[in-house]
Amino acid sequence: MAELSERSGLPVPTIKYYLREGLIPPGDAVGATRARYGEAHLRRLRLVRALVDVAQLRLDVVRSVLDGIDNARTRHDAVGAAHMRLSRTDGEPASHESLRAVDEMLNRFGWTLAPDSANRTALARALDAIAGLGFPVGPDLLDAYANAMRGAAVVELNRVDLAEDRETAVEHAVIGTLLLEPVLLAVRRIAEVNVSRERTARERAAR
Amino acid sequence: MAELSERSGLPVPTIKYYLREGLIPPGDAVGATRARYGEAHLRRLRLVRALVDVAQLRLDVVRSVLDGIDNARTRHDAVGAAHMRLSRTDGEPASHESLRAVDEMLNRFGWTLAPDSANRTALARALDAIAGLGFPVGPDLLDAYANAMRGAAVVELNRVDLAEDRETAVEHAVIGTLLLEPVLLAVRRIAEVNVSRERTARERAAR
DNA sequence: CAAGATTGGACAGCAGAACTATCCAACCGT
DNA sequence: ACGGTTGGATAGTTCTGCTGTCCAATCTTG
Repeated sequence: MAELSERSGLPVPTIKYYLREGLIPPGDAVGATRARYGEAHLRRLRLVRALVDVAQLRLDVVRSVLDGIDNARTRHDAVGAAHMRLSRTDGEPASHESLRAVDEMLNRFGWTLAPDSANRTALARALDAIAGLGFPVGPDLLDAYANAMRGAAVVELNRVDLAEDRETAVEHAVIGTLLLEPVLLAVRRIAEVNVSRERTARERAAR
Repeated sequence: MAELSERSGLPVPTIKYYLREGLIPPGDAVGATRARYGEAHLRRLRLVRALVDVAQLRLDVVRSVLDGIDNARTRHDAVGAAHMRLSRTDGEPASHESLRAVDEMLNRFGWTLAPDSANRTALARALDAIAGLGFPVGPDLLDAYANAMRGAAVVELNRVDLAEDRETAVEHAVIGTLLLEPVLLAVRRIAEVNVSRERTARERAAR
């Protein structure tokens, strides 16, 4: 365990805590006071830290997602499970208007979702919140996002397809889903600043 | 204040707490035990809740962002300030390789950033974390994201340009930056599921 | 084989975040 | 005059995510 702590950079008590919380599987017991941890444990530990630090997930969500990895049969399964586990189901339901706006967007793109999909509700609720501030999101922006994300998804999936064993493939799918989100957001912010600057410059020139 | 609580749906003690924390400005004092709250207060309160609930910001970050709104002279300022205040500057620095990958992407797109930009570091660190899991992000994916986000940013900015007074314009810029993030992520997840399904179907047909 | 370090397991403690509850004196409308 | 707010202060609560301490069983090393 000292080695695990060393290699992961985490203090021993924290690793014990993660074991208790079921975030990492117990080591192979070798006698009553000793267990053996392997490469897989280290990998898991790093994944936990990445999900917490980079994807900003809470520990209970991390556990839930990892359970999903362990039980999923296919990539597709794993991603579906991860999505399901990510969105909080509490709080007020989404408005009919927003749900309709989402469904119409899905239609325009020929996409489908389970009617109880967590993503459908989450999106509708986000739209509600913004509309509640007097700044509604129209179909044009929704379509722009959908177009943009369709393009990105194609490139994303190209790299996942070279899958190895089942567990690695599933893990990669989850990494791709969750850990690329902060990457995308950072790129978005950078793009926003630059497009905004270009536009301001153009306006100034025209004036 | 009872009215403010009523209209915002928040309990009175919570509003008192937000006042204490400086998240909303104090009401116009009318005598020693009474103050008047107006439409602006209600608006602020709703904005705070949206930033907490939808954008998942912590209260200290919300305060920081709101301070930015109040002090910003222009839209551009406000967005810059918001970005700066969003990313945690603690933790390990980004690796040189990742920083270089970011800079090269910026080059390919003709974009520029202050070298100490919070976004630049945040992006590089996210790339480091993913690479640490043995699943590095190549320039192709980075470019795909940048392309996608450039397209989206153009549409986003179209709607902000019809600015009213300074305060509203700045507020809208911050809403656009922060509250549209969950919208984008939800669309991304939906797109991912659908593109993945399409691809699986095509593969199955080819087989 | 004795001495000292390490491990797993149980449990208590702690710091930060976001509320929530209680008091109290000043005050307002009736 | 008086019951019901209000602002202000202060203390308490719940939830997370760790840390710290203790202990007996065991492993290692001399």
